[in-house]
Amino acid sequence: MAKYSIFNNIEESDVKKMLNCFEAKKLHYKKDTTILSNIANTTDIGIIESGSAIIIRYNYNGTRTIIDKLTTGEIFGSFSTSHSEELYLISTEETDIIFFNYNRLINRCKKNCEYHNRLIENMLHILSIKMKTFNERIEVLTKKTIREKLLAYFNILTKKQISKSITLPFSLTDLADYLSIDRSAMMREIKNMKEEGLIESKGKKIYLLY
Amino acid sequence: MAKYSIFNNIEESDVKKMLNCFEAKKLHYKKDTTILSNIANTTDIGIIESGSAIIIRYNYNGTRTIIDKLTTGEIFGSFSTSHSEELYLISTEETDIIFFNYNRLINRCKKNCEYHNRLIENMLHILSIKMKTFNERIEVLTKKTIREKLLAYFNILTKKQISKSITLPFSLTDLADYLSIDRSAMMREIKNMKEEGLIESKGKKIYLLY
DNA sequence: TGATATTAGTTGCAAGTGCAACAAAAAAAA
DNA sequence: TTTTTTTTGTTGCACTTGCAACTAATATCA
Repeated sequence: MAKYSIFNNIEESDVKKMLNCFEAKKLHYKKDTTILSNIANTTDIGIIESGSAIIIRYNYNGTRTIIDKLTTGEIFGSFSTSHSEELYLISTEETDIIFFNYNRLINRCKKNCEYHNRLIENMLHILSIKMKTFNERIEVLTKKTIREKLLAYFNILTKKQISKSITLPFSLTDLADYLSIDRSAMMREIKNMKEEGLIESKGKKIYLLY
Repeated sequence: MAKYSIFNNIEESDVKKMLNCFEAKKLHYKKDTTILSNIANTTDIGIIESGSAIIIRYNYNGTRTIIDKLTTGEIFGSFSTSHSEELYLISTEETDIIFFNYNRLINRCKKNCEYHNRLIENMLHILSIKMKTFNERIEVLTKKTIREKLLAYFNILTKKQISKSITLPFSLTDLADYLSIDRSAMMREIKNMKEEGLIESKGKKIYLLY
């Protein structure tokens, strides 16, 4: 899904020229590093070249919410956040990120490189994929009960992993933060679903029986 | 916010040529008309030229959820939905919509019109604004209590309407469907907030006192 | 205009969820 | 390896929320 690169259909030699033209910087981060502490304030666009990261909000009661999980090929920028809250971008493993300037990207450089068009089209494509994942997120979050949230989320995963046997991309602790529900209540509900024969599970491995 | 048009910086005469080139159709809908019954299946891009519409999901228990509210200048398409659920687009007043073909838009027509670039840039801009509103939506939905959801939503509105006195763009019934909470529970919470002196309200008019 | 439909506002009660506080298992670090 | 940290799994209890079933107040339509 995120296999579509922003440099799709652009020659490697041109990619290097462009990175120069956009004043792109490639940076490396260790696991659990705060990459950005206020995403809304960045004027850069970032692309995860390898690794993964999460966008999180710290709630005043000490809990946190995982707003988004980004993996290889995915994009982030000021559009990844609303105006009203401070969100953090944190690596979840060893991660390489390419940053480049948003305005340069949008307003075209003076040279008006022919590959620039292609880049913008690629970005459009990546953004529309991102929109779809946002819609999936909203679909899950708008479910009212914990069980419905879990089933909706498992459903999306089965479609992506094309199997009734799925592996969560999160720890269960993180899953609760992602679904914005209490972890212990979620564990209780998973237990109920197992007892009712809806699913089988062991840690991050879930098997859907319906 | 949605004042930015997809035809920004394009001459009106060119707009007409483009609409032709994209096989664009302009359609008019009366209030409460189902414009699309499965948004995921459309290959068109739609722009609300005037009026407004909502994207909704019917839940199996007879309730419905308002997934998104679209007003003048806003865009929708297959990216407005996830793969897994059937969503409906319904006008909420007299509405004009311009539809055009997504592939034509992305892959460029053979003529390679110079205004085509401008159009794609405009679309990128509109999409990134849309992403922001999606993030706001997620911000609200990830709040755990009804009160927190209401306050987060009111907060976003005060920023948009630049005032502590806000008017909801929804009926209270629709607001509950948008926040994905029970209407009567929401009314109860609004009442509590009034009694605690947090807000004043009468119907869709809300004054924030904090 | 009066009749009809929709929205707003209220309440009791049952069910679901969050919170706190654990123990056990697994993973990571020393 | 052993030690330390993190994650998983469990439960009682209080509180929040959803549901159902109303009435009152507005809108809408004939």
